[in-house]
Amino acid sequence: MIKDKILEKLNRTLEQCADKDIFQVPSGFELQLEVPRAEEHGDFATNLALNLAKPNRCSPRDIATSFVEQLADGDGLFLEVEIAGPGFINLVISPSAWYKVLDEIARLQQNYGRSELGRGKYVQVEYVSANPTGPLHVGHGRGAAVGDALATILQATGHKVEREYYINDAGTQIDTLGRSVFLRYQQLLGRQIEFPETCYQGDYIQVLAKEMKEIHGDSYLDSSEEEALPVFSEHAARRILEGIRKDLEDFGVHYDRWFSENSLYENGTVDRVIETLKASGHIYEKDGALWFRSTALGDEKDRVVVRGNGMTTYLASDLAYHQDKYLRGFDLVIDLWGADHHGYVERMYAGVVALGKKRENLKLLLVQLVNLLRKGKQVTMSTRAGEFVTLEDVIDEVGRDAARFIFLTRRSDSPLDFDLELAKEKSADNPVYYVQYAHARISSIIRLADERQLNLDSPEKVDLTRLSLPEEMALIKQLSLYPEVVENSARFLEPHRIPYYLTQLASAFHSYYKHNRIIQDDLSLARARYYLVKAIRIVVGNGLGLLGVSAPEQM
RNA sequence: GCGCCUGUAGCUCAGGUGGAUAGAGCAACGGACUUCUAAUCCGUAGGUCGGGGGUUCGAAUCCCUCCAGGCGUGCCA
Repeated sequence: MIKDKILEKLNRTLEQCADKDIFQVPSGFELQLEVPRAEEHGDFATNLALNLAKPNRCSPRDIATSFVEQLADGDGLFLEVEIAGPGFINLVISPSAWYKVLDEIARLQQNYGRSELGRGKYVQVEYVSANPTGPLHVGHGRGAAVGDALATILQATGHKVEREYYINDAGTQIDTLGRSVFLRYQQLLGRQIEFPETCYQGDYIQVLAKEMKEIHGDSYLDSSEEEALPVFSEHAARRILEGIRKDLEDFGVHYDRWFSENSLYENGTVDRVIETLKASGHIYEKDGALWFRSTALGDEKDRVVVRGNGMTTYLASDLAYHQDKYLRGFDLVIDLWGADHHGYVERMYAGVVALGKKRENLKLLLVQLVNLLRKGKQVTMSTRAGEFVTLEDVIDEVGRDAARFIFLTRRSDSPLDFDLELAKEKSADNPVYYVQYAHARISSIIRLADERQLNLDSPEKVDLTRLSLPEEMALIKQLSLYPEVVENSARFLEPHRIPYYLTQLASAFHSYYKHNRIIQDDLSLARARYYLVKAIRIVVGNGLGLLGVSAPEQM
């Protein structure tokens, strides 16, 4: 990478300056190198002189001048070195160095953009984890897209990643589910029963009740809840979970492991973790309940883990669950939660610390709400009344690629407007097609070149100096940025940087394409442009791959 | 009340953890296909980065404060 090369040179020069006592470099000083916004400020700029001025008590420009004098550029990487403004050192990189970016892309292909950033790090990403009490809705879709992309990005940067879905198959919501189906079942068999508001209202409950009727006839009609509930709950949860798995499959989201909350109770993990925390003084008894002393670890109040009636709370199994995660050896555990859980965040961090891990070993990401729109108008959704647009509906209507891409265009902690009509539109308004179209167009060029047997694809004959237009240099520079975008996306756990980058790259390509012909009589020029355009296709394809969006060859 | 998040162009949002003159897309207006896909391109316009103070060579970015909005604040899940 060009940036690494520059950094190496600059750092060496810095050491030299310090050795020769030209100026002082404080220990731990970190050199900053950035791509300036304004073109006239060069390809790269460093503010090192500005930062070193104070400790040396002299002007930034003096530092910059002596630094530049020491800067040796044996292999001609720099075309120009300039001191500007208050003391920035601006660097212009020679075209020959830029051309090597294209060679690198051609050599690495699908591996261009992959890195070793996370080598040796074992990361778990847990996402969606919706309760098996109803079908997935749009909000879950966002969590699925973000979690899946994040996991892929982490893999691409060398992390070892496991994807997991936590099934909340214990607790009162499962009883409620069973009761809901049981009541509908009884109604179906002619009983006049009032259906309480606290039960699940959706049509899918009716469907499940019908299934129970088909399987068991009326044999549970006169059963007590005690007798019926386990059977009804088990069937309902299993069927709903099957649906969830199928929806996620259809969305292109796969898991390495489906983890049952219930198993934590069955194998005694929950009890064990409570005992452990009691022994370490993190859990105490008060008013007949067991409390987790989370205030000692930054939470605003202590939290109950076992209620006075002996029932455990959600937190109890979550503590057990996270202990289990760390026992499996993860260095970093990432949980994606719906934004409505945000009051829960601090106690979870506290829990992880109480379990003997560091706060940094856990990263809780909140995925904000999805505002579903149709032609700019809000689509009403009410969970209570059981009216919501399911993920399945959305995928059926707008397609997998559009849905995934749109879910990933915003940072996940800000609310997202999702317009169904816009998502279907095949125009520039719709960033998915805009990016995919760039890939398809290049593919089309490649097809045409093949058909005409122009033999443009012969790297050994390529004369890259033919790429001399400003747009061409700009495209190459943009391509060179891609690995860094992926790295930052992984470092900050922000997948939205990828779609943003891809949209910009696609934009630059479309403009270039419109104004310049790739295939043409000047074969030497054609070969060079073909080489460039192929590199663009690789990067677009790789980027879309990270998002789980297809890269079509034709549209 | 307390806690967390958000506030950038008419709308939806970027802004690479402090850099130089603030960035896209949409909407608006005006243009461009007999040549590799018009699902495209080109141009015009649009701003007190919520207000105020501070930190420093330098702030949309960090700190304080105020204003506005959202969410949370169960022995619920």
